Amino acid sequence: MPRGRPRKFDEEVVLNAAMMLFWEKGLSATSIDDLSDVMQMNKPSIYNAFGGKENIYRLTLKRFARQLDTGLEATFNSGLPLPRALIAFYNKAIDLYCQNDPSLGCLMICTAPSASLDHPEVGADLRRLIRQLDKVLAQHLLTAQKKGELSDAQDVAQLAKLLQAVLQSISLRARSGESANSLRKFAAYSVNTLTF
Amino acid sequence: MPRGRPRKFDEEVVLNAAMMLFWEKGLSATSIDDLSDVMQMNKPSIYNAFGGKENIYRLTLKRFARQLDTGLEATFNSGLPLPRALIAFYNKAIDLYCQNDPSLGCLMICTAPSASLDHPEVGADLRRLIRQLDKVLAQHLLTAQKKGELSDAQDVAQLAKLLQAVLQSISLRARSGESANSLRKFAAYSVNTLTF
DNA sequence: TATATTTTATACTAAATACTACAAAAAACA
DNA sequence: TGTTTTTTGTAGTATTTAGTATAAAATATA
Repeated sequence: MPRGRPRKFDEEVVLNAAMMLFWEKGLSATSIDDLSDVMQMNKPSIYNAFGGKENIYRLTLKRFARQLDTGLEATFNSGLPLPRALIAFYNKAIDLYCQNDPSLGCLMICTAPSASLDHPEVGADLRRLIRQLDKVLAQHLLTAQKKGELSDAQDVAQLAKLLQAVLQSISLRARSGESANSLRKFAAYSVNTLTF
Repeated sequence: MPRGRPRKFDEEVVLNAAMMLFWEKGLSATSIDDLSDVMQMNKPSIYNAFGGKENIYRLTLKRFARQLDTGLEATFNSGLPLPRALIAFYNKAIDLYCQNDPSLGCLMICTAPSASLDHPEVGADLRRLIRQLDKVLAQHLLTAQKKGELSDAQDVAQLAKLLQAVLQSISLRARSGESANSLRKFAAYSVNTLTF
């Protein structure tokens, strides 16, 4: 047990509540008072535990990205052939993007860009996460090539970007109200068109 | 000449100034006072001429979309074969997305999603503009099919979505700091991969 | 010239916002 | 038991923000 008065809050719970709020309203439109409400913490406690709202936002970004990344690794380690794995990954993303009503899309893609210039650290997070997904996807495509599941003529780095473009578009379309069903069709079409 | 005191401002000029501000900071982080500064209008004049800031934002969205749409029509009416026309369109978009320093990407794709739930009318604009681009692209693809420039086996509606996904991703990547050169390569790769 | 109309400009209000000072509470430790 | 440490909770402050009341300015028209 640490020394002082014990914390009343569960970090998992309150950061999740903060994430939901940022996910819906973005960084700028969310106030510390809003956060104080949904996190059930008074403001000094929030500042003491997590710093200002930009920092809380970045923590939720990290959590969100980890969630997606975990899903990606799981599907690619499942032993499915490349097209199946990709479709499974997109469908998992679609479930996440459309789990709320109305659909919120991807926290990062739908809310970080508008904050990225006022908050350079957020911009750096955005850049970093996009690059990381490019890299991970390219790595998996390379593995698929070695297994003979993908033509050796394919430029894996560019194809990875195209696959991420599909994911980003699914996110934007989910946020704009397109149905999960329509998005699943688009994902399946894209995978069929792009993997050969 | 109308009846009352003449307006001091040029609608083109002030809406352009407002657009630049929204483009950089998004809807929520831009205040009426910020707008008053860059538009060189006092607040009562702004409210009188354009209404509140959501309305000004929507006006600038419309202007931005028209700009892109004009570029799209121009390239597709140029008589270029489909792949060339697409590359020309993407390059025009990249020039627009990267014309500022730092690059701002697309006003709609980078700033509207985060505002779309707090401002349902903005959400409706976003949905409408995405659907419209889907439609226009599909229409041009259909024309290309009739000219024998695109395989009849292609699903033009889905391919149009994929082409828009590339455009959206270019916008997001521009905003996140990716270079215009890198984006042009990605655009060319995507067109070569998708049109056959 | 006098009146009607519209825009401009100043100044204001009420609310929201980010952030903090301060003291009480709740634990460990000497 | 008393001291130290950390968090909590209340109550603030100074600033920003959206929106408006009011009057003066600048035009057309009667």
